Amino acid sequence: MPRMATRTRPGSCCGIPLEPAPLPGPEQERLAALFRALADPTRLAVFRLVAAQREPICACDVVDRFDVGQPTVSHHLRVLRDAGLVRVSRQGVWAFYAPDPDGLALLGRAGALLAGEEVSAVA
Amino acid sequence: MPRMATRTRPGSCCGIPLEPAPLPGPEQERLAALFRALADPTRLAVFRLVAAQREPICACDVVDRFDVGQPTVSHHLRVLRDAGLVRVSRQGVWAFYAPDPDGLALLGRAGALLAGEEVSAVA
DNA sequence: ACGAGACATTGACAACCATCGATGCGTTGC
DNA sequence: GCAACGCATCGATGGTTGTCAATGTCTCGT
Repeated sequence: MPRMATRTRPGSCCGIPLEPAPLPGPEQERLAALFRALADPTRLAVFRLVAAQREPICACDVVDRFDVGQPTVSHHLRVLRDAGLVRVSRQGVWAFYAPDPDGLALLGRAGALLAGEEVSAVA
Repeated sequence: MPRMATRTRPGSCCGIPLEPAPLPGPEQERLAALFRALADPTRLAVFRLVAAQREPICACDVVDRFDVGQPTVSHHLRVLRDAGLVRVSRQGVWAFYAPDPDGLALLGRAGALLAGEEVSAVA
């Protein structure tokens, strides 16, 4: 069986840890996926380039601005797309990428979500 | 030599991509490291637990609340510490972790940093 | 229809990483 | 001092991932 802490706990009147706000359902994994998508420096730069545009940017213009190959950029764009951070629209042979409003909103709330949110004390 | 796009570009009057706000120096890697620290679901949960406390939380209390082993929790706490998200203070045998205000501030700004920031057009 | 170009997909490979068991290092109580 | 405990570190391992070269698919101009 699991052992409990046997040593007398450090002095503190209310040493009972608080519970973080329980993230509804798969929200936790969703958030982690969002962060994972931005965890790579190259991909973060790609996203920043896409997010900086006033209108959708052509994939070829993204490829031109990075040292990695075209398949790699395509892969990064796909990861960003799966994470809900960018959206793609086709025009003929070209693929145009734009930031996804939902992803941006979630990203904006992420800071507040993680900053300070305690709910209830727990045994 | 590198080939240029030869096909006539899609119709757009101002099809010149904008540049994202150039992140000062190693800021880009710093941000990526921040996101990488939160990219793992378990570690994200650990951080949320620490961030939810009003006072520093004992490492043993963190270990108690997760299914992974104590070395793994210790590892996660170290990663969060290296990312500047939590701070540690010792009291005897115990280690108390608290959210790092700087990390929280950077995390809060991250959303705005990535949302919409264009600066100048570029050839 | 044919070829060329834009983009996605596949397979392979090296680097990274989350996790565990074992061990080490301080500290505390006896 | 000594044994027990809290926590960190080490070594190993299986899974994940960023990157590339090669190839596939679709579209457009001629």
